[in-house]
Order: sequence, then C-alpha cells, then structure tokens
Amino acid sequence: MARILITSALPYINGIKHLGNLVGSMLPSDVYARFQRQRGHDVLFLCATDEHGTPAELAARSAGQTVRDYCAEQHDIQAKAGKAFGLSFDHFGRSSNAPNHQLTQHFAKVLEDNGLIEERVEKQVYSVDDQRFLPDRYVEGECPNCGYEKARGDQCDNCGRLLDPTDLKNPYSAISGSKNVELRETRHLYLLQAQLQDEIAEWVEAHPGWPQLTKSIAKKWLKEGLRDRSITRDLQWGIPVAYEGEKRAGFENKVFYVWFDAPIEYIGVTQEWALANDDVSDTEWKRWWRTDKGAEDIRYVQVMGKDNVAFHTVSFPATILGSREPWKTVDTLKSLNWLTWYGGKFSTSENRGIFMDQALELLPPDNWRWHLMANAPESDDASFTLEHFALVVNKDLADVLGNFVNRITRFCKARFGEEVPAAGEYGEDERGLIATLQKSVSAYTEYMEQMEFRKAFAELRGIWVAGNEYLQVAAPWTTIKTDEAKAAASVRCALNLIVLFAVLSRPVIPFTAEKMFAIFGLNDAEAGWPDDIAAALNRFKGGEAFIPPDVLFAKIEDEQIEEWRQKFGAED
RNA sequence: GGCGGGGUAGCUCAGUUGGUGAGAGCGCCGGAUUCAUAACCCGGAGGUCGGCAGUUCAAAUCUGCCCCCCGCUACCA
Repeated sequence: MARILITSALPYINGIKHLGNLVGSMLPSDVYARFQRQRGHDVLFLCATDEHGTPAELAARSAGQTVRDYCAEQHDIQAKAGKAFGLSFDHFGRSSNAPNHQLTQHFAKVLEDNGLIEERVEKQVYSVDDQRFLPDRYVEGECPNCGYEKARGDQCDNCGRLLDPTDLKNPYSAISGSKNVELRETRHLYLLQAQLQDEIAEWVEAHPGWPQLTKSIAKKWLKEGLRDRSITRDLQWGIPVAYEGEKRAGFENKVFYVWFDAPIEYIGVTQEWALANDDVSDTEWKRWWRTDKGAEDIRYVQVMGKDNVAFHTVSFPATILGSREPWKTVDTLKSLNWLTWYGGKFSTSENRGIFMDQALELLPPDNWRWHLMANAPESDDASFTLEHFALVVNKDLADVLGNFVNRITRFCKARFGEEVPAAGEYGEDERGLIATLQKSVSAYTEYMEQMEFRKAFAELRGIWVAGNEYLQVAAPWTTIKTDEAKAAASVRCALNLIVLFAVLSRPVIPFTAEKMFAIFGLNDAEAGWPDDIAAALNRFKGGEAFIPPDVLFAKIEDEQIEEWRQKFGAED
C-alpha cells in the first residue's frame, strides 16, 4: 500500500467556478484520488480556496461586504458546490486560515536567514482616491503605440504591445476611474530566485516523467533565466509581513503576495485537515510533508491548469528548496489545458458558460463528471458545447450503460424473479467475455495510473459496450425457450457485470455507482479494484435478491438543449 | 513581438525511434434483433493528415518557409 498525497490547484475565491475550472484541476484530481483509494492506497486528497489578492478585495467591495465576510461566504458556497459534485476532498481548507499564516511567515523567515530575501525600493502607481497601489493591469490609459484608450498597464489589448504602467498616457485607475494617480516609492521583499536557478533546473531535470506541456513550460522559464521576484504587495487583505506577530518595519501596510502564500497552503491545508481530525500534535501532517518525519515514501501528485504550471514547477519549488528544510516536493504533475465554451472563453461578466451551481440545477453531477472527464482537455484546449454534451450523455450513459442495467434487470425480474438465478454453468460466451474484459480492464487501469483520462474513459466505455455485446450473443431471451439453465447462467453473468461496472465506473460516476451497488443491497464503500475478472463475475452464485432500479440516466431532449442555449449564452 | 501548444473523416479526438491498404467514438446510410430508455448488436460510406517546398527507396510523422486557432510572457490569479 502506497501513500499518495494529491492536491488540486486551489480555486480562487472570487465566485463559484465554472465547468472549465472544474475540469482543469478539481475534477481530475478527484477521479484520481477515488481511483487510488479503491486500489487500496492510503490517499490524502486536499484542496482549499485561494483567498488573498487584489481581485478578492475588489469583488468584496462590489458585493458590499468586508473582504473577510465575502471570503467566508464564498468559501462556503464553493465547499457546498464541490461536495454536491462529489469532490472527495479529505479536507477543503482556506488559504486565509491560521496554519497558512504561520507557514508563510516561517518560509519567509528561513528564506531570509538563508540570504534569499532582500528589501528593494521601487516605484509603483498609486491611486490617491482609491487609497491604494494599483497592480499593473488595474492601471489603464492611452496606448503610446496605437492610441487605444483602454490599454492596460501591462499590455495593450488592441495592438498587443507589452507596456509598463508609466508608458500610458492619461493613466487612470481601472477600479474607480479616478485620474488622480501618481508614482510613489514603495518597499518590497524580493525572493532571490536567480540564485536558485541551477538548483531548480536540476530538480526539474530529475522529473523526466512530467507531461510534455509541464516540462516545456518549466524549461522555458529556466531557459530565460529566473528573475528575482517581489513577494509582497501593498494590500490590506492577506498575510501580514510579521514574523511571530512582530510587524516588519516599513511593511506595516503590506502583505505577502498571493502567489507566495497560495502554494504554501498545500501544506497549510494538511495542517487544517489534521486539526479537523483532532490531531494537534503536528506529527500527523508532517508525516505527509517532512521527509525527516515520515514523508520520505510519499508520492505527491499535483493537478492544475496550464496557467498554473510555472508557479508549481519554478516559483513554489524556489520557496521549498530555498528553505533548506526537508520538505516533500511534487513527484507527478498533471497539467490540463482549457475547456472552452463553444470555442470561446467562459465568462462570468458576459454570462457565457455554465457554472458549477447552475450545472447541478440542470442535471445530476455524474452527467457532467462523465462528459468532462471523457473529453478532458488533455492535449489541447477542448470545446464544450451543449449539443456535444447531450450527445455524449445520451449515448454513453443512457444508451450504453443505463440501458444495459435496465434491460437485464427487467428481463431477470420478468422471467426469473427478483433474485439472481442459480442454474446453469458458464460456457464459451462467458469465457470469451472474461478474456476480453481481462485485457480491457488492465488497459483501463494502466491509463488511470498514468492519468490519461480520455483514453481511460474510452476504455471504460468499451467495457460497458462489451456487456451489451455479450448479452447480444448470449441472448437469454432466446435460449430460455430451449435451455432455461443456459439462460439463467447468462443472466447471472450479466447481473454480476453490473457490480463489476459499478466498481470500475465509481471513480468517475460515483453517484451512479452507488445506485448500481444498491440494486443488490451492497455498500459502495466496499468497492475495491478487480484483478481477477473471472472471480468478479462469480461474485453472485445465485439466490441473491435485487431490486430493479429506475432508469439510471434520463435522456436529454432537444428542447432542453435549446432552452439552455438561450439561458447560458451559447453561440455557434 | 518572444516562447509554448495545436491545426488528421460532418463533429470531438487517437496516432513520432519515418514503413503492412490512415484509426476510434458520435453523426449518417443499410442490415439484424425485440430483453431494454425508438435502446442494443453487425456492416458500410466518408479524409489531397492546414499550405508550399525539401530530405528519403519510403513522410500525418523529419527540415525550412507560410497561414490559422489557443495559452503564457514573471504586479490577474
């Protein structure tokens, strides 16, 4: 039994996440965590809301709330939505909680002790009316290159020119529109990443198994050369620059930059998890993170969208390695591309796309889980359309899987009654089926191990199809006329298949798997993972009672699709 | 602009140490079947593998140039 630590990239706090965010990290990590738990491994699966930074402050302001209340409320909303989607986090924490505060202070301290942090003074745009320094993209003005009037301080959206906020003509605050802005000096802490260049490059090289996308992004940053990075910001909401409660002189109104503290929350949430389980000793969480305290054999898996890769392959490792302390670093890093909404971006402000809460108002979680994972954006950005979604759900879930369960349970009830028939022996058809499944289950398992989700679920779908093929050939509705024992054996085999399908499908469609187990009065928590298909198909010997279920998946009708298209801003 | 990813059947996508007639699912057409959610099962049609040029006995695969889409570009996260 291996010990596997799995973390999903942390969803940002400013509102409920859309389907693209879901499939970008939280859902694939959940599927993998569920799979590894069923495999019998000791899994710790963690996630948290990422709560600091300018967008949180602004979102709170526009909601008319204090940022503290806003975050608390939004955390609750995201936690509920995640639970409703079946995300099986062992703990869903908050980057604003105490453990992360302590850890972030700790890392800043040891990095400074190691000579990797220094103070630097720089000039930055300050908005007098907003009483705050403005991050580059919150300064707007006229582009010096093309004259576009709403160019952002980091880049002009019109001509694409990269800018410095001081380049802008007639700059104004994007927050309030105020033109009362000026350059002010401000003091920040810099993490001297350049000194860690070789060390991080070596660490990256030591992980040849990372996906192509992950490696190329990491190597690109290293090739360009790591730059020292400012790790503090002029904000109120965040982790104060104050070691052990002692505020640092000149940093009274500053906090650590959200990208400095957010990855540290992976460790913080592990402490939160331990505390939630009444372990205050510090020993339990360290078993997952400190290689000198029992974490030397941990396999650590991170899952994230491609925008997060640089921070996980370069920035966070700089923090960890620079501490000179024996922290566990990531072993396997799965990165995904974007899911697009009809080829364009999901957008809250323009009401384009479906968000997690809305999705569940339309259909149960497994419909979404299946489609998103079977079509996960692994090799490239993938397009989500309602039409494709309906097609996939109707075909894979309703016609192939749902119908299989329905047809055999109904047939059995009609001809043999509501218990597994005991007569007859397995013959050629069953041996053929077992041989087929032995291969495809093995392939499916391997794809899941590799986190090749599209391939895995194409294989799983093939396994469901094999059930229908088997029934077609065995045709108990025909054989029962001449050989009732043979028909009984076929039905018994098919009923056993339902349980096998439930076990194999559980990582991706857990709610449906539970229903399938319930047909036979089984508890899905007992699900393991089948190595021996013949044994799995001999689980029921005959005589076991069952209750034919309602239809597992209703079909999506064209009228529904049209209605949703209108509601969610679908285009062509 | 720079860097990275991608452009393969109507749709969504597999497919690189270059080599048996280019694949899957869906959709479409046909057949078979009737246990089942007009479901399942079998078969078929359908592609100048973004464009041009080159290397090679042989290119979806390697090289060069070009076109298009997406992402990142360190103070959005």
